[in-house]
Amino acid sequence: MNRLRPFTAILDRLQQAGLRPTRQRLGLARLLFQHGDRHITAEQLHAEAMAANLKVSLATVYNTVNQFTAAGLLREVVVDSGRSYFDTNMSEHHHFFLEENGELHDILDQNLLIGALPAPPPGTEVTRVDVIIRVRSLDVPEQESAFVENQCV
Amino acid sequence: MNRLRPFTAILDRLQQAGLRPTRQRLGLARLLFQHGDRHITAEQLHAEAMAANLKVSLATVYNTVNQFTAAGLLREVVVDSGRSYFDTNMSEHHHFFLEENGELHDILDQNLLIGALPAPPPGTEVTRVDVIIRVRSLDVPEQESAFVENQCV
DNA sequence: GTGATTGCAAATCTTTTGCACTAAA
DNA sequence: TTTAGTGCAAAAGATTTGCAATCAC
Repeated sequence: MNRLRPFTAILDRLQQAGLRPTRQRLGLARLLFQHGDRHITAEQLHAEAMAANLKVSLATVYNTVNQFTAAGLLREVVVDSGRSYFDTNMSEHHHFFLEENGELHDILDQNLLIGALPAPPPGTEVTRVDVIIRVRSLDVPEQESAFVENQCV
Repeated sequence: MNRLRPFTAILDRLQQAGLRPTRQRLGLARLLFQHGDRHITAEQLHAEAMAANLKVSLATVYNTVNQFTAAGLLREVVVDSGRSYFDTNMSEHHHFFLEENGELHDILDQNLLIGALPAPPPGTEVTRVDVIIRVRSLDVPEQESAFVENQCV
């Protein structure tokens, strides 16, 4: 029910969140939610909007992703200081971060098992657990020309 | 062996890394490593340096923490977009992030169990696994709900 | 019409960089 | 002396904000 959310559902959720379904918000929502799970920065979303002939300013893109995040439509993922990613997948999951190109990929729940969480400090409650697995390409030899073969899952 | 690293060891490690042990670097290293594990931003470190009468510019603090990180003396922890924390604890460990005040706290290894890691995407290798447990104050000033039990994800 | 939203530019904030000066080797 | 390191100010990015114009209701 989370995939390919119908357009009307987006409209409803905007209205539910008290956000007027303006041309800009609807257009950005379409870009974000129409094609499945995405990990995107505000800059990237703005570029897509321009390419799609959606007239929207960068400031409005920033405001919009922040509003969507506050409304529970998006989730901010922090992996890189100085850049924010927004994730359209609101289910509980974790990420691979490809250091070379800055890509984020979802980790399927079944593949990451956290056995036990420590108790949070007294007087606090857990709001979220983020696991980031940082990876880099094997084909970039650092020092020695260690001949590395590709591996498969 | 990692705690309270003697001053001479820092000097040695700077020299090993090809970093001249200047007044600024030695002073910053003293602030960072003399009092055990720390999680600090460049701004905070600069403020401490000023308070300790160590004359050093903010630019030099930034350069220094970056050089220390490259040299393996510090580790950068990304929890907050737009701010970098530097951790003096180089052993493998994870963090609580207190959302209200921006504090980072180490999680003892024994308290966080990761059962299984997924295989990294083909052609990549894992460089690091970061687990951030975000917590917030139980804003209800009631003294109920003393300790939360361990949970699974 | 009225209040929310947008766009633009300017402002902020963190971090990096260029360059003349200083200090370590 | 020679080269690395420092400080300052300016630059660079990412993001936010003030305010007049515009749009949704």
